[in-house]
Amino acid sequence: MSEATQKSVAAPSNFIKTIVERDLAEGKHGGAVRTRFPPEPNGYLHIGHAKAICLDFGIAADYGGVCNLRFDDTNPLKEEQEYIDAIKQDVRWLGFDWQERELHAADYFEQLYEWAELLIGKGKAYVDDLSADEIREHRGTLTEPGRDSPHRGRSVAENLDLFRRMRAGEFPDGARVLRAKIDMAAGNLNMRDPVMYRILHATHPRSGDAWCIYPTYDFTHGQSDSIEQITHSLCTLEFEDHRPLYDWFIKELEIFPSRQYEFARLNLTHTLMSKRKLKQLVDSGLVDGWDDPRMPTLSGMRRRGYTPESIRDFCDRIGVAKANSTVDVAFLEHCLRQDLNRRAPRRMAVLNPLKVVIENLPEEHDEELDAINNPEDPDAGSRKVPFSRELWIEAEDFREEPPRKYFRLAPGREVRLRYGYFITCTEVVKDDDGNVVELRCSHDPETRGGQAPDGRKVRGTIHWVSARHAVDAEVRLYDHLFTDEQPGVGSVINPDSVEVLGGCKLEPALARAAPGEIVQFERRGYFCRDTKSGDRLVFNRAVGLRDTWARIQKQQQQG
RNA sequence: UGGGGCGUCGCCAAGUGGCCUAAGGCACCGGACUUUGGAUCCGGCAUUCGGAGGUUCGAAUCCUCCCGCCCCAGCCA
Repeated sequence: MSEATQKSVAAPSNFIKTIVERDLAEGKHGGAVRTRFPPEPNGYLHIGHAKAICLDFGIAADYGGVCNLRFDDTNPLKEEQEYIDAIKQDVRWLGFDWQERELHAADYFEQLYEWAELLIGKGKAYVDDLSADEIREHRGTLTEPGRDSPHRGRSVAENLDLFRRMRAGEFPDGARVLRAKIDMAAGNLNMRDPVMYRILHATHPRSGDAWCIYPTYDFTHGQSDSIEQITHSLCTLEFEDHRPLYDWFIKELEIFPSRQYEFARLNLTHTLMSKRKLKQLVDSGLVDGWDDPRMPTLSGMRRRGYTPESIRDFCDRIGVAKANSTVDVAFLEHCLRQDLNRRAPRRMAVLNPLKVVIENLPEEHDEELDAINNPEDPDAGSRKVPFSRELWIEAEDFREEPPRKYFRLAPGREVRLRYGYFITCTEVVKDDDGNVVELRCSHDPETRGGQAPDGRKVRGTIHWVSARHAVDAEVRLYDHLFTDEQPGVGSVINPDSVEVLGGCKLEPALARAAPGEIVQFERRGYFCRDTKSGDRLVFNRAVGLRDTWARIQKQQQQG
């Protein structure tokens, strides 16, 4: 953690920090700062959650406090153990430690139940027999007040009896609910006698069959915060309307006064960020599971090649505010490149191979050239790369008729092979259809390593792989899952969101890359050995390198 | 004629009455350097803070009105 904090650009101030600092200055809670990250285990965590995680754990760390991991597991219909396990793995991977404090709202069910009886005893809660539809009708609308339920006036004794029988399992699902008695005319709909408990004869991933009534979010979250003595309960903007209710329960119950503060959730261009919609993508088979490298889930990003450091840095740098906003996904990619540029070993890989034969070299020629592993990191050292008479180069690094400003190979042109020799294209071999299938070249033996003794310069340096030594691999090039900048209901998946290339030629060292290992393919981008392809050599592109040539081409086309 | 929020450069976002003729980052545009057209470096990029009034010696920051956008009518969270 401290390691990551040092690497990050200093995080800017934000209104949450201002509040915490003010509270600290006032000596509130004896200077304690306790936060919590409260996921519902009904899906996988995504980059939006990462923002919340970094904030929750970050605030605690910054002010000498602690942050709990608390599962907000009050709805057995949607929650699963698989999600609990995945969430823990993802938070840990991101680099945060909740120590022994893995907590579950479900563990508070007994306490919550007692508090419900307490409110009934105070005449502040009642059992309602209305159906869900009837309750909705009685709730009124945004502009009209609601109407009291006919059961609102039940006696404390009757409410207690009914509520106990609800718990005892005497009634079927949906038959009755427990409601808070607040104000059916409140402008804030959340205060119009919100439901506290519903009957659900369902097995809960944690409490099993111990309960057939389950508390709602509103009757759980604030009290859970209070039980854990959370000082600053941070959540997203849509819960702002719930704060009066959050405060109401705490006040009526006379328990630890946790306070809730709301910030804007993260939105990213070209990205869908609702767990519900992501689940639809998974369930419909449109993507290859929650960890499809195109998914904004932490598991998907991990498989794609994102590092926890880059995600944390991103979260620190986007800031925290109350204004709805959409961050350019290019910024996320920038954070990844910045991190990987510093640490990813460089390797050579030819994705679209074109054969090159160096005619002034004998058939059996075999030598090893020194290649630097990472010019940004002297400690990374160097490696040997085999060189021989027949090579693979990138097809796009040759143009029979080079356009202006094209510095790569063309008939009669000389370029440098990275860490190798200068070569000049002497002949272009084509098939019957006129396609270029091979290049005949000559090399200058004096330029071994890439320097010409006579001081002559070449503009282009291209990567290559010795044909005889190359290892074959599949490479998957990923792009945004959605072409729409703001994907919505009608958006279809980007047909080019993944391009699978077979027969790619890699330098031999890459055969030993471990699953999950991230390297830079020189001039192409950062690639991660796939973790779900077994022994097959498959690399996923995490992000490409900045491509100035592509920009020049674009300008030339436009201008 | 419901309630709750938000509006500072194309995108994030500091800023809480004078040091603001408004930080920083992304993107973009130059240019230097370069054995990755990568990286790095240098330079450019809001006389203006949704709008209009007002208070003040002085306002992005205070007041008033207006405009725009977001959230809320689950026994989801």
